[in-house]
Amino acid sequence: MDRYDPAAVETRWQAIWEREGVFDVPNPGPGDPGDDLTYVLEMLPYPSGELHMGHVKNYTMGDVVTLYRRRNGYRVMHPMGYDAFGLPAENAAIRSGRHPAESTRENIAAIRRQMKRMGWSIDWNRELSTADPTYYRWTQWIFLRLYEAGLAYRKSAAVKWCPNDQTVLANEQVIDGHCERCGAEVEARTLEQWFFKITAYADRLLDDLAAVHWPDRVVTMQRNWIGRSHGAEVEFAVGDGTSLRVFTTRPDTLYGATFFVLAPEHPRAIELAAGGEHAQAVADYVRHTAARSAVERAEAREKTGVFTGRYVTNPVNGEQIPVWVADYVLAEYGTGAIMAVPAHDERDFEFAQAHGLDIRPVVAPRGAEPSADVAFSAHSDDEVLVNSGEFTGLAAPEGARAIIARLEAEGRGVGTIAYRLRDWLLSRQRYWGCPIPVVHCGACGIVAVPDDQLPVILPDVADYAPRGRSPLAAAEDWVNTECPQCGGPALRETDTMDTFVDSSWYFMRYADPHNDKAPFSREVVDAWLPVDQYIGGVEHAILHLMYARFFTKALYDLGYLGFTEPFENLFTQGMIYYKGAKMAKSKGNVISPDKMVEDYGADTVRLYSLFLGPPEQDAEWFDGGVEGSNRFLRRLWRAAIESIDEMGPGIPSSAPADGPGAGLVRKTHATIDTVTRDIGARFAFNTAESAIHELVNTWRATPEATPEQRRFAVATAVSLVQPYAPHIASELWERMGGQRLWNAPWPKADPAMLVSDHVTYAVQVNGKLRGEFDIATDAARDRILAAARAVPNVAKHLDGATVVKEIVVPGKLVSFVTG
RNA sequence: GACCCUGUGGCGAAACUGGUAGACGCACCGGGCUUAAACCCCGGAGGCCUCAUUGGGCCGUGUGGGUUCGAGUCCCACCAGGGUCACCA
Repeated sequence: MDRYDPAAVETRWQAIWEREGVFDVPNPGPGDPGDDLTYVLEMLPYPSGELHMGHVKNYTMGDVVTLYRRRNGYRVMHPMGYDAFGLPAENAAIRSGRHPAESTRENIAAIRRQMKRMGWSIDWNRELSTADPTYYRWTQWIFLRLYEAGLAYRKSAAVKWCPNDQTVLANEQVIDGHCERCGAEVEARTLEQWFFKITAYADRLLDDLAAVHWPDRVVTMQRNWIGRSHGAEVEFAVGDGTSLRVFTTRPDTLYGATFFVLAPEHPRAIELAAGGEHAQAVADYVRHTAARSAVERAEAREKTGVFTGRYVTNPVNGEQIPVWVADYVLAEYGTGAIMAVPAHDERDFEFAQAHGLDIRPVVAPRGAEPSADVAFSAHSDDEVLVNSGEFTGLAAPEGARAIIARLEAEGRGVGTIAYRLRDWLLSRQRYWGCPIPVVHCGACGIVAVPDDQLPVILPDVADYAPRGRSPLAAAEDWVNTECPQCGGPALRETDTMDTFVDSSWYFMRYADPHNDKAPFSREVVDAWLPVDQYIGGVEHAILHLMYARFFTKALYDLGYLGFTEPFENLFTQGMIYYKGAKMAKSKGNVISPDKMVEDYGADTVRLYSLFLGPPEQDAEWFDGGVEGSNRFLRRLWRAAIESIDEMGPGIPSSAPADGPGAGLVRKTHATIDTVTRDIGARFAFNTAESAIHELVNTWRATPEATPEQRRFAVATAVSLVQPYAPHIASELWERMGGQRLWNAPWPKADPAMLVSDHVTYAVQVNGKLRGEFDIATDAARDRILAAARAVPNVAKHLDGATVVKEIVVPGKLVSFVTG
């Protein structure tokens, strides 16, 4: 008997898989109904370094699902690529002093080598890199289609600016108002920027969440991010013929509006106060707030603000209320102005108290006195309007509807919906990204680069460090071009696209990765997509997943796709912690999979990465634990070799359940059942693995079983472990006389073997466990009760007492309650 | 501040719809194999108490209540750790 040598086994099978093209899954040809197609996808890695254990867990999970589905008769697309543009790669390059193109190329090579060494069943024919011109050509092409459709536009906007790094930052690079890299406080700057009009899809992005099978918390995060609020826009007359509009979700409280507040950035804030005695105070306040960061503003203990000296008219009661400017009102939400109802809004209440403004309750619990001592914000059918003119007495929701109706009738307001979602700022003044394919022509303005001139190649520049403007601006030969429309001199756009643009459609490109006429053919993409199972980190719960959904819907509307949601099922896996911290390069606590693979083999590392705990939960990596998975594989190896010595080749699909080995045979069927449900339905990879351990333990404890029974058990264990540990499983399967385990059908449990003719009942007396007994599975209730009473310790506890209740849970327990 | 997740042996965890808490694994202890060690094999184990023994009793899933014959699981309140959003009118 030879020893288990993971390196030899894994090298051998990886060569066979590659030679036989085992992982290649071609697209369906004409006339192929494609009923058996399924698409399993893990989020693609940033090639900013090598793979870490988080990747190992993520991709192993996807591989288990892939291999499992293949053996259940599906053709599974399981591709891989690299999210190669963007800040992670660029920052890595800057750190190492290498050109991003060069360091990215090397990182990709290293990652590819690691992935192959892990034995993941990836269809390498579909491999892509988002930084490759053959890919980003189509990113640019899609950008132009969105531009033509009015879904990409340019406007002046406030962006996050790091004064130290001299660059704009992506929102996700701003942590608590500070630059993620250097820690400097982020400033707001106004720059001409490119946006995608994702807000046009707010309703669909929200409503279609009902149709996907995603974790609740991800759905909730997306809902909150979109932030749809129903309410009304209400007009308040200024008195000079103009008016100011507010958005409110509480039109029922309109009679309680005792003042009015403009955000400092509101276009009319300064103008309204101008000429009056408060003009200087307002101007000072506006200037002061502009200098404060959003964080400072939000963290201020007391709400600040100044009176403008002006009044507006409440449209329902004609009352004149003072107009204030205060920074607790956000310019970017709603209309940048609010009607303040201190009696029913916490923030307005605080402001009113700080500045001595009136607090007038107009909603109260039915039958209760209204109170002006707290902000009372409930507004269900249990609350009624008070002090509200003709609306007094109406339930709050009804009152809101009635007030909107009157405002609409009088043309002073309209029922409306507000969103928290903002348009997606996609331009970056950074080097390592996909160039935005437009030129700026003095005569024609912004002109799209024609499709036949794509891709606009990212020029090779020597100095790609951020300087406050795009490093591309320095590539003068590249920047100076001619206008495709008039032929005159023009300048190329020097901003690049946010990395999230690249990753918003990569899952479509996999279906048709070599197409050089289009990003993909609709026929092929419709055959494979939507992705049946998407797997990745919960950190992408909002941005990537929202953007990808937006792209899918936009491309659907433009006729390029036949589906509206990209990811049917989503699984978000937890992070891996090590020594109490997130395993991350920046924390210096990364465990290299390479070292683990070298010491134990890929199969062990795969197995252990999923044994760590429930896959959706964060898990602590424990060095010693990997020994256990390795030990298990060595035991499995020995068991198979021993079984081969016992009976030679042969792979039975069941064995007679008789003699001393009957329990082993039943256990084997039960294990098939458990593992099938745990992998197939529950994603409980850790417990499936435990079940296989149990089977092998039972095998070891049952030497008296027949060789055939023992072979059935061992062969089944090998077969079931294949999605986790495909190399050793393929090897042992072959040695036992099987062929090509990855093509072998997934084992089926015999339902008859899952029920035994005897069961063990537990007996409780007054809720306490007092004994147990064995009885025939089909025993009648009175026989079960009699047997339960006959258990000596049960009899002792029932002695002298009156049983007032008898409960029988079939197959489980008997419970007696005494009087 | 709001919302979400998590809390079970020394450790990672299991218990799927309320039904024998601690499967599986790590570490540990005892024994075997070995000149020795590694590997491997067999056995043990939540805590406390009790019986000569088979055995039996009490306590035990963050804390306090509740519902139930029965609660790790359901309900209420709270505590701790982590995450997300954070003045969204």
